[in-house]
Amino acid sequence: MSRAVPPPAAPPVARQPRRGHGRATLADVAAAADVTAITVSRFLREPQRVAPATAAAIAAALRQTGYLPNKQAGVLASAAAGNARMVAALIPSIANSIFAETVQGLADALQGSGCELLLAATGYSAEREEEQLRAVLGWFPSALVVTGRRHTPGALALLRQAQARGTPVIEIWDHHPEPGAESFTQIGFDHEQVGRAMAEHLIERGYRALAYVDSGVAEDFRAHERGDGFLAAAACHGVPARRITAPALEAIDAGRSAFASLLDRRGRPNVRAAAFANDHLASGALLEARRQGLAVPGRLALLGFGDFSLGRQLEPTLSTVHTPRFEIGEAAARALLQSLHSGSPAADERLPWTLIERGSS
Amino acid sequence: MSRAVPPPAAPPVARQPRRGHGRATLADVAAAADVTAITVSRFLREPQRVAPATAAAIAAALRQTGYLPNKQAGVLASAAAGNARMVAALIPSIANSIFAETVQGLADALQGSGCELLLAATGYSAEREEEQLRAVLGWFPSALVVTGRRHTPGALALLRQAQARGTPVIEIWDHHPEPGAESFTQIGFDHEQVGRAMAEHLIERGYRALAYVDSGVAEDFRAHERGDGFLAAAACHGVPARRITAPALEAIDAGRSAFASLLDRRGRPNVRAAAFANDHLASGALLEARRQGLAVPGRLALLGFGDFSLGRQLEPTLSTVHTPRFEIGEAAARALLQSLHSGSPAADERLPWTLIERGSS
DNA sequence: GCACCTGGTGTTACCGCTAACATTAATGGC
DNA sequence: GCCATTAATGTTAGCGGTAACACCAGGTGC
Repeated sequence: MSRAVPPPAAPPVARQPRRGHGRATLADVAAAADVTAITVSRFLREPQRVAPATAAAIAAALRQTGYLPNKQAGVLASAAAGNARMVAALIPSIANSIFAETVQGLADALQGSGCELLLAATGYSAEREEEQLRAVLGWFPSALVVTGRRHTPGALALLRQAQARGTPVIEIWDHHPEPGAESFTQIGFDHEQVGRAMAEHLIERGYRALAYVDSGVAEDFRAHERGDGFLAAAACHGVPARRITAPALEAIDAGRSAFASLLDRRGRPNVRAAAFANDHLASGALLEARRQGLAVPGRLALLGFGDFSLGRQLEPTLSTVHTPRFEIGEAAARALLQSLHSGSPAADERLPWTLIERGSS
Repeated sequence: MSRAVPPPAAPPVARQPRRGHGRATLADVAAAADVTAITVSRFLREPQRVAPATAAAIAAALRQTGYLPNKQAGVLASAAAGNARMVAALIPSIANSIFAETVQGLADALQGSGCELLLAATGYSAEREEEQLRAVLGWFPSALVVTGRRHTPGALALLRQAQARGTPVIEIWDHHPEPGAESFTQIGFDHEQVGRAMAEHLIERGYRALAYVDSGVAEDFRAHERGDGFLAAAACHGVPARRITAPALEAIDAGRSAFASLLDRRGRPNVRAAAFANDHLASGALLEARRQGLAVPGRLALLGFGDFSLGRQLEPTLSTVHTPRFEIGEAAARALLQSLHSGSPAADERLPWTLIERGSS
C-alpha cells in the first residue's frame, strides 16, 4: 500500500456505553473479590473447584454486592439446550380446577429443581396453543408440557423440532399411544377407556337407556373421547345410548339446562341413566332433578367425571370418576427432570383413575 | 526485544466452535435473504424502516428458515429493563380456585401484549416467597406481581430494588395503603373492612353472639385481617365475638370440624352467628349443621367468604362475600402494562366486593 | 456545484455469562 | 533436579441479538 495519508483513523469517540440495568454483575463481584469473572462463575457452579481462601472472598463479595445471576446471559452463554432451567406448560384453562391442580403438582415437583415455570393458557383452542407455543419457545425452555395429544400441524412441527433438539416434550392428561406413530411422552390416562367404564358401570347397575352429556366446550377433545368410549361400550352391549351436548354456560347452570334434554315432553326422563363430561354438569343436573322432585337414582341415575368436592356434598352424593389431576402434574415434572438428566425421552405413564360409586347411580 | 525465535505464535488451532442448539438464527435468515442480521432485526421490530423489496426477501427467508427469535439474546442485548416481556407472578397456591382465577385473569389480559407469564407458588410462606422471588428475578422480569403486602425483609428489599430500577411491582389481593410508608401498587381490597362489613351484616340481622372462624393456614394474613376487622366491628357495637381457628384439613372437612367449636357441651350453638375465612369452611359447617338437624339460620347463622360455586348450591344457600378474583388479575395486568408503557408506577386500585345475602344468614 | 438531508443498510461493540483453551505455580515421582 | 501432573486461575472468543454510529446513494435547495 502507498503511504497515503491514512483515513481519519476512527478517532476514539468514546461511544455512549450502553447502560446496564443497575444490578451487580459477575464483573462487579469479581472486582470486589479481587479475582476475575470466570472464577466467580466457577464458584457459583462448582464451588469445590476454587481455593478455600478465594471462595471466602467471593462469598463475601457476593453478599456485599447482592449479586443475582442473570439467567438470560447464562442460558445464552451455555448454548446446549436444557440448561435454561425453565419449563413451559400450556394448559387449556388455569381457572378450571382440574388443571389448576395439575399446575400445582407441576410447580410443587419442580420446586427445588431450580426450574421456573412458564405458564400459558390456550383456552382450549389449538390455534392459540400454537401461538403460545411459538411465544414460549422464544425462551428456549428446557422442557415443554402440553395438554393432550391434539395439536395443529404447525404446533406439531414445532414440538417435534423441539424434541429433536433434545427438549423433552410431555403430553399430559392423555394416554393413547398410537402404534407406529412416533409421539411424545404421554402422562395421563385413556379417556375412551374411562368412557367405556362409565357406560359399563351404568349397564351393570341395570340401566338400559343411556345418555352421555358432552361438554359445551367444543375443543375439549378428551371429554369427547370419553363420549366415544361410552357410546361404543353401550353399542357393544346392545344398549341404546345417545350423546347430547351441554350448552356452553358456566358449568353448573349448563348441567341444569342440559337436564332438560333428558326429559320428554311430559317431563319424564327419556333415558334411565346419564353420564356427564364433568362433575359440574352432573351436579347441575342432579340439583335440577331434585328441584323437580325426580328421584335420583330411582328414576334417573347420574354419573359425573372429575370428583370435584361439590359432588361429595350433594344429596344424593354424586357418583363420579376420580382422576389423578395433581399426580399428573407431579409425574410430568418427574418425567421431564429425569429426561433432562438422562438425555432421552421419558417413558409414557398411565396413571390410575377410579370410578367412585356414590349415591347418584 | 531481541530477535529471539518468536514463541510458537499461537497456531490457528481452530478452536472447537461452541455448537448452538440447531435453531435458525438471525444470521441464518440474513444469509438467506442476502442482507445482514441487523436488517432482519429491524424488519422484525420496525418493518416500515426497511425497503419493500428487502422486506419481501426477508419475509420469505423467515418463512423458509422457520426462524423463532431467541428472547434470551434479545433481552440481554437491549439492556434497558422492561423489555424482557415476561411477567413474574408469585401466588400462594395455584390449586386454590381463588388464585387460579386471578392467574387466569392475568394470563388473559396479558395475552396479546407479548408478555409471557412466569408463575411460582409460595405455599403461603413468606420465606418461600423470598426464595421464589430470587429465582424469578434471575430472568429480569419486566414486572412483578406478588400476593399481599406482607413480605420478608429480604423480599421487601428485592422488591424495592426492582421497583427502583423501574420494574413495576404490583401487590394483589390487598389494598391497605400505609400513609407515609412508600409502597407498591396495590390492587385489591381492604380485608379489615370486609371483616367489619361481615360483622355488621350479622349484627344488623339481630345476631348478638358472634364468632369468626379463621383459616387453618397460619400465614393467610388476609383471612386473619378480616378476622381483625370482624372483631373490631363487633367490639365497636358492643357485641361479644370471638375468634376460633379451623384445623388445617382439606377445607370442607375443616369446616365440618370447626363447627364443633361452635357448640357447647350439650350440642347447642354457643354463638348466634359465625363468619368464616372462606366458603369451603362455611360450607362444611353448613353441611354439618344440617346433618345434625340444626336450623340455619334459625339457630345459627352462617356467612362465608369468596362466593365459591358450591355455596350457591347448598340448602340453604350460603351468604357470602363476592370477591373480584378474576378482575384482580385483569387489573394487575392492565396496571403493569400501563406502568411499563408510561414508566411510572401504576396507581393503586381498590376493587369492589359485595356481601351477598343468601339463605344462611 | 455544493452543502445538506434522508432513507436504507452495514459495522462495531457490547449485553452478562460461560466453554475452551492457556498459563502459572505447586506437587510428586524417580 | 527434571519432567509430568495437578490445582487454581486467567484469557479469549463466543452465545444471538440490538444500540449506536457510520456510510452511501440519491434527492433537495439555492
